[in-house]
Amino acid sequence: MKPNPEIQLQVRRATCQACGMGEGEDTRCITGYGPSDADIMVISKLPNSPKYQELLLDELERAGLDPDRMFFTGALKCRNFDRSPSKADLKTCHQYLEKEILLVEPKWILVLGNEALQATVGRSGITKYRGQVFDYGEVKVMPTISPNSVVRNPGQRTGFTADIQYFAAQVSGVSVTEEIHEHKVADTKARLKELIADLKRADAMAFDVETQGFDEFKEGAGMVSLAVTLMGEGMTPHTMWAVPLKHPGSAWRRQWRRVLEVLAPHLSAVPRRVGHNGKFDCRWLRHHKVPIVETFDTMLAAHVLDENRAKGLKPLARMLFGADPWGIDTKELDTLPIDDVLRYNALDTYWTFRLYEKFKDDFRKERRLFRVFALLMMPANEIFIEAERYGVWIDPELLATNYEIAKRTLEDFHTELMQWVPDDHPGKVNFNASNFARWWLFDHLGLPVLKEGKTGPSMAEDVLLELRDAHPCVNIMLERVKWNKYVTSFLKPYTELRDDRGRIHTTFKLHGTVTGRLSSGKIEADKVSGRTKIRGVNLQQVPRDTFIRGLIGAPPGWAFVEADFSQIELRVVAFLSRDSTMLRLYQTGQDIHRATASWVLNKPPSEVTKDDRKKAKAVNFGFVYGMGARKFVHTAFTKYGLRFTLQEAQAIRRSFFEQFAGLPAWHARQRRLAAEYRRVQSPLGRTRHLPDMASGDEGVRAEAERQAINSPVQSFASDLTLLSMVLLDQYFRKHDLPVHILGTVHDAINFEVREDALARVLPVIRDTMGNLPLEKKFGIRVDVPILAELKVGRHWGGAHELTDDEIDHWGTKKVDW
DNA sequence: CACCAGGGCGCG
DNA sequence: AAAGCGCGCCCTGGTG
Repeated sequence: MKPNPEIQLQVRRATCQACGMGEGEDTRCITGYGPSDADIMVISKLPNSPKYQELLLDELERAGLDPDRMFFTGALKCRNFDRSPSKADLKTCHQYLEKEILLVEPKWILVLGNEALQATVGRSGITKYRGQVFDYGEVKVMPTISPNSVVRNPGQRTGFTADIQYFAAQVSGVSVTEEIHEHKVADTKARLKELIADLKRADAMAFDVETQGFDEFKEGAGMVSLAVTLMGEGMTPHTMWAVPLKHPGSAWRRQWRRVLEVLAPHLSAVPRRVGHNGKFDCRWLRHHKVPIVETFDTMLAAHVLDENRAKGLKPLARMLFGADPWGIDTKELDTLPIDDVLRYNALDTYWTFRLYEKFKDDFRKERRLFRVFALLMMPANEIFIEAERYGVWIDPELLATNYEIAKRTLEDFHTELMQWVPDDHPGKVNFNASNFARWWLFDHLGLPVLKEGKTGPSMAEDVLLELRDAHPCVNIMLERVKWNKYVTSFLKPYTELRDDRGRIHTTFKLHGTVTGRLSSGKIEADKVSGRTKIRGVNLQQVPRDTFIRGLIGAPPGWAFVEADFSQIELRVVAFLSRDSTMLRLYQTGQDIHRATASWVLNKPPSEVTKDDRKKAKAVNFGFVYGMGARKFVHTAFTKYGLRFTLQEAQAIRRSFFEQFAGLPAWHARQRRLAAEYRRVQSPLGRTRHLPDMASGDEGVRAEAERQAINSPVQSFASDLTLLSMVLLDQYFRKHDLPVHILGTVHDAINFEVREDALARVLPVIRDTMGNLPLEKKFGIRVDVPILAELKVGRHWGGAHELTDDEIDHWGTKKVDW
């Protein structure tokens, strides 16, 4: 493709060295090609490579556009594959792009990829902005993802196609989406009756509520509206209903609770109840006494079917159906006309229902994934609705005490550190990794710079550890980092976010990771504004230090119980790799961490201490998942203070793989599978897509290979926790036991158990986790023993580890907990 | 003021 | 040539 000579003549500066990207005459300042009077301009990051261009042209033609009538150009004019462009480079280069736009005067611009987006309209966040049309002066701009990412990840193809088709439709002035019929509004008693009659006839329903804010516990927060899309025998397909609730313009604004009460039994009675992130809606509905249970969640289905794609309702609807945008552009629903809110609400349920139909169909071809979805994810989702509502108890006195101690400690550190700060220091005193701290440590005090990051000298823990003897302030700095983290990340939020029962709340995401693990956080996305808000805390990163973990516990009369799988990931490694040594060790009831400690430290297993075992853990996990000798030297020192030479580390690594001689073959198998299929699967069928296996960059590919090794392990181990939790929940409900599931931490489940029920509950937890019905539920036989270890205490931190005898005879003997 | 990336670190 | 994996939160400094 030859550059358009006319444009080239007016725009190109062949000597440009503004950013230094261009290396030679033929790679420097390449302007675009295509007719100078094109109506449509396509902007990519770089001048397109042939492979990239082929896919793009294919999509454009499929969408009915004529590439010969379009002008193609790059946001960056120079080609240099050895250097990735910075924001500054894009900015420097912008002048050329701007000239091209002025000369061609397109009516439409299609922007491909985040860099091009940044360069063209100055915004970043392609997943957020893709598929939306913006005004850029006189020109209409629509961004979408780069074809390059589609080449690397075929799963992105449908979404990319949808965006291009949408673009084509916009250009030609024709909408690709179907006409969606009107929703009915239940704003009179007669209409409510009609809705109830429809609910009775329906056999499936998508539901959604609009709320005032994100926190159902917030004083005075209510539901603005409720909508459903219904499907049933003899009904108009996709019958949409919207119910105005606590909105200023609502007919029911004074009786909205009463309306909900009337609707509640009928909503719950529809056989199939579908939500998109319905956990959120269910939490609100239950808070207002509508006991609805979700049977199918389209966001979770989307995630388990493809872990990499966007999971929001709008991107999914657009990608899969070419839906027109229907968002509301405001934070305050109350200030919008009620009709707009109701339409928006109704459309949410319409598209949710469409997704439900599609994913139900997809699952027919993915039976194993459907089992994971139906047997693990949906029941777990239900458990988390309650767990998030219930929260965990924080010891109020201890919290107050420790918060004070920590704050005072930090002040003391500050005072001590100030003695080495000169009066004429530049800027503000700030001991966090800031310009001041760097100046102070490395310029003023003259400590050597051992590690340099992109933004300056590193002040990370490992660096400071090496500098310990160089200056007395270093030890204080190290301690300060820890205590500062305690205050800002834990003590402060715990204090501020307790509810009136002294409990803190979290959000669990079943769609938060690529492996199927859960993520936990304080975040609750506000779907209207798109922003995230504080609702609670992350309960998967509570420091193990009893100073913090000892604050979390059970209120009087209850006990905190933690059940965690013993060495679960290594057991899964044994199962998947078939390494005979690992299998034998576990089958004969031995402990691999202890075994490793024994031969690394060269002492008999009986003399291995707890600390030795902890070190061995790092060895095992590291090497199993592909760590090299160099990194081993580093972690052994920074985490455990052990000094190894590179030669020693290489020897340990070699002998590790001699000890577990089955592992290299397993690694090779995972690499081969990943290379061939560009994805790997867990024993339950969870899929991890690894598009980077196609990368030309060896480092990128090697990373994908390590992920291919780790993912099935992490995924399966995590599903074992999920299965345990689901089975235990069923048991507790069936026998009406006073137990609250508080949440999971990857390989552990936390419970709050009423003290008088411990004797009954403890053995059930141990036995359920130790005898999972994997063959019955999933058709797989696991020949490695899986077992759980139980702890009980007033608090999480420092809880008492239970022996089998104590579990079996709880209450008959005195146990100190 | 909002947003973003990077650094650093809490957990498994 | 070398490269553990998976998360979320807080802070800083730069940018618009």
